[in-house]
Amino acid sequence: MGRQPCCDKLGVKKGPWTVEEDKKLVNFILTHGQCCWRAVPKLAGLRRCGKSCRLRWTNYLRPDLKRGLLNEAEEQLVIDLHARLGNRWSKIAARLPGRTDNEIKNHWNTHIKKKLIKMGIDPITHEPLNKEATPPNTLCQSLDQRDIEVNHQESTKTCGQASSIDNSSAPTENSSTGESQSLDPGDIDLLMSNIWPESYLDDSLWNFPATGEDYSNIGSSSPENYSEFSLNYKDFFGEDFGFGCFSDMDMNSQDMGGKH
DNA sequence: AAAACTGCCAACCGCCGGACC
DNA sequence: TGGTCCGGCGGTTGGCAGTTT
Repeated sequence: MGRQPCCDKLGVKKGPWTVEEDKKLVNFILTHGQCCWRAVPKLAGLRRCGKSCRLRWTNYLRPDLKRGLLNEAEEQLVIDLHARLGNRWSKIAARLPGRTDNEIKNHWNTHIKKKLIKMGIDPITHEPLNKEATPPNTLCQSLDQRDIEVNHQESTKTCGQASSIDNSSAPTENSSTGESQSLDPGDIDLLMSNIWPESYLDDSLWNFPATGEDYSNIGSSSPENYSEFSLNYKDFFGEDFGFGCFSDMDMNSQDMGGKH
């Protein structure tokens, strides 16, 4: 009988997100938390499929995202993790706080891969290119037998170092082109600086458990952060936000935790 | 100046696995 | 136990921006 499509194809919008759609989605997530993505578009008044909403949130709108290119340390960590985990981007991303699997995957395909090839290293096997290609299972076997947990700890440590080194990963010119189609570059900068305030770039905030990828509590677990985040949104979108949620949120931010 | 090319990244697609009934 | 739903994952693509010719 086949599965139902993830969304009703009729009337479902595709392509780049507009600022208005972002507003609606952010407003909804901030108000209700992350729950039942399938229902989100309908409840948030979006003509998008739930999957699209989830991706937009996790890959772009989440307040805890680091922006900008991966720095050297992060890149090295990605290479190291890729050698051990292969193309398990989500697992790799879990070791790089503030980075998404999509971002890492893109960076791998556009930068690291080429860099490794240039260095004479096979990006798949991580063996020298002039050597006989090593089959993937052999690679796994050839990895030293150190406990994977030890590796994780090392990786996490490295990651922490990366974060402390990385001051260049603050919001930069980096931005998608799609979502900002109706914005001037200056507006984009303003948006970024408001959505990702400095406090979110504070390295100390990136020390959450490496395996804990649950961002559903963003803001709600920390009323202060939540308030700050919402206030910054409010600053940017102004009174014209259209949902009047922020005033309530500011007043009731401490209640947000139980709304999931 | 304009066409062609290249790089980059946001977003989509299809599949998979876990949860639930 | 099997069917269905849903979230998540990895691969791929479309299109914009920048660079080269």
